[in-house]
Amino acid sequence: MPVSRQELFDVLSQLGRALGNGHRLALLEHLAQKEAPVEELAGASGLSIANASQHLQHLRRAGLVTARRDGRQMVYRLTDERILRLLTLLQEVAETHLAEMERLMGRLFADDDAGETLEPMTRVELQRALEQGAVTLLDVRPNAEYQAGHLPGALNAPIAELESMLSALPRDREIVAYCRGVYCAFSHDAARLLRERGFQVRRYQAGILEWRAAGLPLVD
Amino acid sequence: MPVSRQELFDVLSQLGRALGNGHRLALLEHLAQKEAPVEELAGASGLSIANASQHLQHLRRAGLVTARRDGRQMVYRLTDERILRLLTLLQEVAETHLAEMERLMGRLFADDDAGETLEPMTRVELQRALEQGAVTLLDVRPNAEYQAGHLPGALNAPIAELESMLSALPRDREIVAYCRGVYCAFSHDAARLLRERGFQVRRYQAGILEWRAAGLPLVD
DNA sequence: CAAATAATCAATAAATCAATTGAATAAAAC
DNA sequence: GTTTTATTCAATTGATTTATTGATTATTTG
Repeated sequence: MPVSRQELFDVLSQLGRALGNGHRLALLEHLAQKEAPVEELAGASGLSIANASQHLQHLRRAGLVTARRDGRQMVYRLTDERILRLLTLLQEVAETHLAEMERLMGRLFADDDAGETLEPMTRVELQRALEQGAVTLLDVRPNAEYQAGHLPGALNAPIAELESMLSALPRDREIVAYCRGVYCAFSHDAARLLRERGFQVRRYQAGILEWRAAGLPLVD
Repeated sequence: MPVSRQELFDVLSQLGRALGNGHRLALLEHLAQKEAPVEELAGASGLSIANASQHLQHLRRAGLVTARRDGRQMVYRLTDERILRLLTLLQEVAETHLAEMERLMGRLFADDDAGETLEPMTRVELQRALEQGAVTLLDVRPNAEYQAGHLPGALNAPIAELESMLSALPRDREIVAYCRGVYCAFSHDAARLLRERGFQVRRYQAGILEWRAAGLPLVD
């Protein structure tokens, strides 16, 4: 007896439901940076341990994450690179279409690009600039995430330590700052600070998430 | 005041929730073929008119579909091509990871590839074969969907009329049948029939959905 | 303008989902 | 072997989601 199409869609919809919760998306974005144990994920997402655990199991049932035991910790990670593409595409579609999304993005971007409206750099522009050695690339994420993998040639400049690194940065060529992805505020903070100090700076807005989703290599 | 990341994820999760229902996915897949009024969509998905309408409005709020009034009908369509990519990617991830999905797919494929296990043809294989003029391509979807756009060079052979078209088909070269996408059973039915009658036949399993998602052209 | 058609709205009840709490496991440290 | 730590499980409650029903709104037809 043939399987009804509806049965297949019902199974497929499990995946959609797994993506249908803001906390789970936050967990996934954190996992997009690097694998992590439950406690860290809970802390980063503002969830109780028990609640985070349940959300993670929900994600696991949907096949989006896998878990392995390491000592007494349970380390979760994204199942594979396609999950990244899924997240990126979801964000892309949302940004173009959801009115509310645009409103929020507007608020997010309003305060740093004010005055001098510098377009964020696209991945393609960045790749070309890097090939030509034309820019200094700054990874402004926390050091742990930098160490788990960063764009080739990037310096780590966690936002908290950026101020003390200023003297090491060039004033005669463009600086490009990036962080996790579109929703990560670090690169905005960094760009504002650097601009105030007279550096030429732009943001690679899409960040490491899009870079990986495009299948480009990272280094450790 | 900066927008919290969580606010953004909450908005984004609306999109996920919209994809988190089997009936809505069925509606989307139908819309992936061609735009359609509520009544048709309801019929095709086995939903009451009122229920279909509500699901469609859910999809509209999420920005996945748009609607326009045509006379007394309300015609829905996918917002843009990226929605297709989203659906395809969702299916891809699901097929690889959801155990239950694999089980169902197994059942679906069990009865036609039995005995002679012919691998479905990939898009790349199909493209090469078409360039060389090496195959006859059959679109086995209903004629209305064929007319809304089909692969270049494809003949329309709706499954109901396939039998009466057999004499026009070549026996000395391979036939490739395709329909909507992975979940569409027409190409299985067609392949089984043709194989029984002694034709050389394979299926382009991913179907028109993947073709469009890859940005390749259709003709009317 | 009345009747018919296509779709939406509003209200309800059943089902599912989410956060909290406290108890239960499983592994490591003592 | 008891204690500590990290996580999961189970039960509860409140919030969302879904399908159904019947009423309501637009638009066309007669």
